[in-house]
Parts: sequence; C-alpha cells; structure tokens
Amino acid sequence: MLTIGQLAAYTGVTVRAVRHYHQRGLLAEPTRDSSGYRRYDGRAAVELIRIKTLAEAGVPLARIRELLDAEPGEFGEAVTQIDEALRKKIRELAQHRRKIAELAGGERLFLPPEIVEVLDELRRMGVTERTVQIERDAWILVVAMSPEVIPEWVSVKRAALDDPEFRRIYVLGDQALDWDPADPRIAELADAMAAWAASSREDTTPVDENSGNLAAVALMSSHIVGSSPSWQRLNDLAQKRLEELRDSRDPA
Amino acid sequence: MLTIGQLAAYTGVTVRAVRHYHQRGLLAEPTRDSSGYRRYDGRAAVELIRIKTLAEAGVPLARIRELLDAEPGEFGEAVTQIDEALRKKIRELAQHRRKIAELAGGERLFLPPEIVEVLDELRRMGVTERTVQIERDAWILVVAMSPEVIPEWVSVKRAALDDPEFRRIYVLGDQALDWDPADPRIAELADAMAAWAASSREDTTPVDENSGNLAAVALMSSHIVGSSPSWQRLNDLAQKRLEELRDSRDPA
DNA sequence: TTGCTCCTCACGTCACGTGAGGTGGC
DNA sequence: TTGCTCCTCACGTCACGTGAGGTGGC
Repeated sequence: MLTIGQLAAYTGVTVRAVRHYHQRGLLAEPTRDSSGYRRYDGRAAVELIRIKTLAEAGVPLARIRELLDAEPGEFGEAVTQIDEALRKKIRELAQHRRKIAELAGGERLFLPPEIVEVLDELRRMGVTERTVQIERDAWILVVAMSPEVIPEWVSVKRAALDDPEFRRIYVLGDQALDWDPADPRIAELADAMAAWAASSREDTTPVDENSGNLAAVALMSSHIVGSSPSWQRLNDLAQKRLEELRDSRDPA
Repeated sequence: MLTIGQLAAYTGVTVRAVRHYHQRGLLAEPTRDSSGYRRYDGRAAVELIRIKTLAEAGVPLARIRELLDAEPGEFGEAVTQIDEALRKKIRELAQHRRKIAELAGGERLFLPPEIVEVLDELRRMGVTERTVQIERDAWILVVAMSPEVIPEWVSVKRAALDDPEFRRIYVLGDQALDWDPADPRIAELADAMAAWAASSREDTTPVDENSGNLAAVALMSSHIVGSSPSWQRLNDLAQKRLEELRDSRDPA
C-alpha cells in the first residue's frame, strides 16, 4: 500500500494537493495504518490521476466530483465542453503572443486602424514623434469618451490632410513646440491657422452637432493646447484672429 | 478627461482592476476632480493597456512595473522570455487536450506503455475486464513503490505469457473469481499453479534479490489475493502444494 | 540518535470579486 | 427625485503554499 508521499510522486501532484482533495471531498479518505498514516491502493491512484487531469484542464474542483460520478453520456458531453474551453484558451494565448510582440512597437495596441493610418500619415509628413504622441493621446481620449464621433472626425482629418496649406501649418505647429512663446513666428502661424479655419468652415461638416461632440471637441483641444506654453499662445492668438475674420465677414 | 469607468471600458479591464493597479503602485494615481473622482488622460490609457497586455500574458503584477521601467534591451529580453512561457503554456494545454480525450478510455493515462501492452495481451486471451483491472491496480502499486523493478518484472511476465500452460492457468484463475471457495476445481487449479511455479523457477530470474523487491512481491500478491475469497483459497492451496513439491525434490 | 515522512491546524498568497455604506452628477 | 457612477474600507474566493508544533519509521 502507498503512503501519501508515494501516491503524490506517482501521480505528479503535491502532497498538499492530495490532502486538499480529501478536504474538498473530491478524493475519498483511505484507511489509516496503525500510526494514523493514510494508506492508498491502486484505485486511489487511478482516481487521483483522473482528478488531476480534469483540474489541470481548468475544471473547477467543485465540478470534478460530479463529473466523475456522471453517466458516460453526460461525461462525454462535459469532455467536449472542456476541450472547447481548452481550444479557446489556446487561441487566447496565441493572441497574447501577438499583442506582447507589439508591445515594444506602435499604437496598433491602443487605437483603431483608421486612426493609426492618420498618425502614420503625420509621420510621413515629417512631424516629430512627440507631436504624433500628443495627437495619439488626444484620439484615445475621444475614442474612450465618444466612440460614435470617430468615423466623422477621421474623415474630417483626412480631408484636411489632403490640403497642402493644412499640412504646411501642421508641420510648422510641430516645430513651434520648440519656439519661445514670444517668438514672432507664432503670431504669423496663428494668422495662417485662422485663415485656414475660416476658409475650410464652408466645405467641412460642422462637428458640434450635439453635446457629446462639443465635450469631445473641448477635451481634445484642451489636451493639445495644454501640451506646451507656445501652443497655448498659438491657440489664443489664432482664436482671436478667427473672431476678427468672422466679424469682418458677418458684421453683427 | 476620462472617468475610471470610461478608462476601464476603453482598455477592457474592470474598474476594480484599475483601482487594484493603483493600490499596487503599478499605475500612477491620477489627479482628482472637485468631487474626488479620478480623472485620466490618454497617457494613462496607454500605460494601462501595456499593464493589461503583460498581466494577461501571465506576468506577475510585481514584475510588471520594473519591466515597463526597464531599458529597451532589457525589456526586449523579458518579452522573449514571456513569449517562450506563453508557447510552453500552449504546448501544455495541447497536452491536456490529449489527456482529457483519453480520460474516458484506457490506462495509457496511468501506466507506462510496456505494462499497457501486457494488459492488452491479457484482454486478447479473453481475460475479463475485472481481472485486468485488478492486475492493473497491482502494477500501479508496484510502479509507485519500486519503479526500478519494473523492467525485470515486465520481462518475467512476458516470458510467462509465452507459455501456453501459464495462459491456461491465468484464464482459469480469471473464471475462478466466480467460483465458490469450496468448488473442487479450485484445488485442481491450485495444483496446476504450483506445478507451473515449481517448473518455471529454474529458468526465470529470482525476483527477491533485495528487500525492495520482497516488499513489492508481498504487496502485489496480497493485493491480488485480497480481491476475492476464492482467490484467497486458491493461493492458500497453491502455496501448500508448492511446499510439498519442494520438499519432495530437495529433502531437508 | 538523526533525518525524513507523516499528522493537523491555520494563516498566507495571488489577482482581483463582491458587498457595505455613503456621496456626486444628470 | 431616481438611477447610475464614483468613493473607501474590508471581507471573500480559488487552489493550494507554507510554516508551526508534534509524532512515527528506519
């Protein structure tokens, strides 16, 4: 007859696990010898390996007892389910392998592909990584808060990126991160931004159709503006200039 | 800015998990708004997805912080390790699938293949499943207690199974399970067993070379003998008869 | 006699889950 | 005002791991 240690070694589980299975009522307590030691026979080993096989496959201990006591038909059904769960787990792990591999690299992990493409386009324009990341973080906020506006926002952004003047302004804006807030080029750039905004107003859909949009617009711009003092100044000046342009066009 | 619920929804983790990561120092606590609510920016979302990706890959939370703070080289090395661990896990799960599939069926799960073959040979001889299982459980005890004797025992068993007389005796022994302990055929069978044992003694290696063996022999026979009253009687008679045979051959 | 195995509590671990009791935003 | 979200404790869960303190077998 086997001691608990021999049983554990044979079946490849720990002694503690065997005791645990006794406690949970999974494995019947065997008879004791004169010293109070548990003594096991071959049938206990067979049963324990069954328990181990199911437990390792991820079956909760609470379900294993009923499974082992089930009819062959019911048992076979359960085995099919367990196998399906294992296959699912394997697929998930394969997926995790892919995601881990992407960890070092890009934002495919964080954003929908159409936005990733917009960011890649910015990189092709020569925009520095710091600005791309500010833009990326802004998109993350918008996707998280108002995912429904994404298709429209992306198409507006794409249209803008088709305009050479917008591209020129964007690249300059990127470089402005290094400028002193008092740099005269900032005022110049602000004028160009305001002019572009005023002209493009006509042929792009207004984005402030609902309050969700408004909040998202406010959020995104505050995020971007908050990234640097020179951008803050740039925004203030452009805003002022845009109002002047409006007033001159539509006098109250 | 995102609330904890929006952040959780965006990254696909639970709100509780986000708080847990704060507690563990994995994710920096963000600023609070006027109501004491946590408010997150895009960078927090990026960081949380990194944490989630590593955590789902099985990296202990205690290691994730140091990993994310590590140099690119060190990080890449760790990623390689994690990927290897994931591949190992996948292999294990595939192995579990195979074992689960065998659960309903045979003893390949419980015994080394050479013993499985011996059991299959018994079945081909027409031995009933109840006896095969008694034999199987006996082998399990021996493998668990004295794995070193297995090669020799298997070869002795195989040699015996090559002898038609042994096969005849074994099949009768199987049928004896149904006999009354007083059945006259039991004495007859016991004589045949003793005769076979006496004759085979000469050309098979003695199995009692050491105490480990002796214990295993005692164990195996007591297990088998204890399986039924008719076998008990069979064994008693055969033992007595064997002694008589010995005494008549080697008189003291 | 020493070292190894066995015994029974019983607390610890890991990554959160789940109320408990209370407050803020729409 | 109601329902949903947020807040902080703090205990619960799952499958054991890990001593703590003691005894039996070789």
